[in-house]
Amino acid sequence: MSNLPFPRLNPQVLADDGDELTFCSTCAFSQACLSHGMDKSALRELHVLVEHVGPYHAGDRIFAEGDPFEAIAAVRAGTVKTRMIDRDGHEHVLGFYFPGEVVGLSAIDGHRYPCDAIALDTVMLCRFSFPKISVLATRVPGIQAELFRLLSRDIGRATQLAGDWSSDQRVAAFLIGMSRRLSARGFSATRFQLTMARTDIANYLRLAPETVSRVLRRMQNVGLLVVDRREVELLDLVRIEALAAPIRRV
Amino acid sequence: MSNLPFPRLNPQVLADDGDELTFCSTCAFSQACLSHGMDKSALRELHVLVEHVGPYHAGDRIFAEGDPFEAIAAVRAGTVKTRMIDRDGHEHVLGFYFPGEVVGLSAIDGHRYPCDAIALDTVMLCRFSFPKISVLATRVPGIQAELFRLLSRDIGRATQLAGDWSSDQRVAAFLIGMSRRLSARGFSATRFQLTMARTDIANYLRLAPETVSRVLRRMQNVGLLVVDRREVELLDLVRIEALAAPIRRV
DNA sequence: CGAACACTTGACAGCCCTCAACGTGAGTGG
DNA sequence: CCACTCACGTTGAGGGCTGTCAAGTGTTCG
Repeated sequence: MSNLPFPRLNPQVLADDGDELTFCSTCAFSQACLSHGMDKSALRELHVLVEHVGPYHAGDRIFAEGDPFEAIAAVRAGTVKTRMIDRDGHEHVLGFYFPGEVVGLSAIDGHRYPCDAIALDTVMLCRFSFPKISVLATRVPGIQAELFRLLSRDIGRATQLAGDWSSDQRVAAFLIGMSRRLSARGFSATRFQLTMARTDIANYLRLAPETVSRVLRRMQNVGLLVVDRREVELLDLVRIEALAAPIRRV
Repeated sequence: MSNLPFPRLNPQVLADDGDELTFCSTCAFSQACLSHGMDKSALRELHVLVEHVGPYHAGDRIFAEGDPFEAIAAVRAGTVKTRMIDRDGHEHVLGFYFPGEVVGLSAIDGHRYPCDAIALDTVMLCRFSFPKISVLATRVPGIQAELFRLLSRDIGRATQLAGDWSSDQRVAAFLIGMSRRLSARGFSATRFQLTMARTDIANYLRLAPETVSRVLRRMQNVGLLVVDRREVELLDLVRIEALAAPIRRV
């Protein structure tokens, strides 16, 4: 069931594990709700809107390129990658999404998903019908503002990736990005698991898998980090950030 | 006056050249207004919101990186480029904006413009205060939907650029993109002016200016197009589209 | 235990960048 | 009207980075 197309999925609704007022603390919208002092009725409306779906397992397709766009989803657990397959059969990874981040926003224009979304491990989602959350956004300015912000941020991310950077810079920026996003959610900033394959990283950074291997090896040799299979420890965050700096702060 | 930072600009308000009900036909929002059967009072509100600013002249800076974000702007005439200067002094061109297109959306997240906006020729703008249009969007669903759509489209554009494509593919996709965007506004699809310098095209496509020159020359030699300085005529749209296809339709 | 897969390492080649020189058209001032 | 300047664009030669191809290693799973 869990590899049916996401929009048509007859959702496997999970037991509700958040009460109406605290809502999911990992949700991308929680900050908007709390910081804007959203009133209880608005919060309740948002809470009614959400469907908890999952679990998806590694390799499951959450939605497919070409599916009609109906919903966006906040990741509650696990990692999601979005990717396109071009007509030459090459995979282009567009992004990785960690808990608290929202996937599917690029489908608004065109009314169809422009890419596949694939679970990299066990994934739980909060699904929001886009027509419904749009209507809610007209009544709750905090929701609208958060949607605008999330969309705008994705433009910035895609733009960073588009620059012509060296392989060292790309890998460094990728590691710093993961470090910051994970630490923002309470995980360690210096030691974490790469939940994606080398090939996924390579297709995301527009490098060959061999190049990713070589760069990581080189960084380990000069003492920047230690990498063992999919486990990474960043030893010299300052120098890695310096490498990534032209990308992350252009 | 016209090279003052855009958000702080004391706008040189132009004579209003559209009546309230037809509004600017070149405006990015006109389609949203008309197709959604926006009522007259809503249209009047949008019309009151807009400030016609300009003209800016070639090289003028419309807004600067780091300026506080206050407004988005629809291009009414001319061409705008957005760009960043990295710490090594290299320019990264993020996008070109033609009449009817909206610039400034990527500044929503962060509340500051992440890039400069530069006029490439004589530019006229419709400026919309973002806080005000956000409020209006809560009352007029068509406006909200149009903003969502524009934001989402920019993600798609940035994503296309991020792929690892050959120089031929990049230049072909650039030409096809210009052709489609200009023809959608009523201009010729096969013969148009490149309003930007070779260096701008190169910095946009992440190529060296010399490479852009060589690719255009090669395309002319095989009969795909004719290029003379900044004037281009596309002779074989089908084959150019075939080159660009992996990018434009991944 | 064997097979499939992910990852690593090495050799080589190709694409594109860099550096350099030259050509050309627009604007300026005499 | 002409010479000059300068930015822009083109063309050529050479080199570096990264992709491609190939083989080898280690791990997981049936």
